[in-house]
Amino acid sequence: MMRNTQSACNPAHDPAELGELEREILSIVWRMGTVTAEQAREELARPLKDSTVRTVLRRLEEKGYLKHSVENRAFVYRPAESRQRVAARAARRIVDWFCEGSVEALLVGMVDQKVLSRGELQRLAARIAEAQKETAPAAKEAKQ
Amino acid sequence: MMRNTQSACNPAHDPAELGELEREILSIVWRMGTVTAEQAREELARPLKDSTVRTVLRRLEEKGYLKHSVENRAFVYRPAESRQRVAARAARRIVDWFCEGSVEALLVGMVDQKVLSRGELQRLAARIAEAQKETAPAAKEAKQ
DNA sequence: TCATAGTGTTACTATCTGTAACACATAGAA
DNA sequence: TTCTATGTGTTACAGATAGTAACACTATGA
Repeated sequence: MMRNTQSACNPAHDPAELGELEREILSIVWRMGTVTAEQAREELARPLKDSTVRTVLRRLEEKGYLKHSVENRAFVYRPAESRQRVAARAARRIVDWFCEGSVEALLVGMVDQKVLSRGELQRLAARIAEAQKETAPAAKEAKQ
Repeated sequence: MMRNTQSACNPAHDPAELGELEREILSIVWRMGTVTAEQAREELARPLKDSTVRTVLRRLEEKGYLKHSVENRAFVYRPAESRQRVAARAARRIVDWFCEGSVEALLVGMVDQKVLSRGELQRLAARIAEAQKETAPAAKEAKQ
């Protein structure tokens, strides 16, 4: 009954479809930059079996969040995408699903729900706009 | 194995945990304001059995997204929460999960990923800040 | 040559979601 | 009053995830 439209082959993987442990481990990878299964296991609060952690890492890679290289026999995982990229995609989905595509509606809702204050929003917007001049003076697209 | 920390009794239900059909139907309720199972069924693109729609409506109510009243024998469902409220909570979760709690990181990501442009963000921020003067101090001009 | 550390494979279970059948109740028609 | 339509309550089942892990296999360094 296909829970998500983006089936296995679809590269537009969906961060909301991550389980708690998966998110936890993904966060660890983002935080550490690179990790082996063993290192990730040590970072976890709960004591989990090595194979459990490896399974989750593998699944995260299958889902496109991680990639790995082999460093003297051991798998070293690292993010395939930045957390911000993933977050932005998740936000986009929310906008589409719950805000009829209006980003403004989301921002308004966030202000109303005090996820951020009006002033804060303005300051951030100003700062982000400012960043443009630094990264892309005359240009338009800076990074990917 | 508890997929979400917020188990059944927790009122902080999680919008990401909705299935596609559930989201679809929830959207219908938000759009229509109030619906009976039959009306919702008619709104759907796919032809689904009455009992299917009723099941989903009931589940949405169990999850806290809807509530219902009985209007001459028939259940009339309506939103228990505004879409913006739900969207804001979903956004908050994203910030917590993928942005280490930094709303700024989310906004930056959204700009980078072109979910919205820098200029747009600034305009929206300005407009939202503006709205404050209307609602809080002495209300004045109107503009939806 | 072994033990150790790591990988590959397979599996089981609970839960969620889509989907629906079937039984029961009741208001209004006949 | 009895029948019928409409709506509800209950139950169920199957596919997909996600959490959790055991076990078998391999290669490397002591």
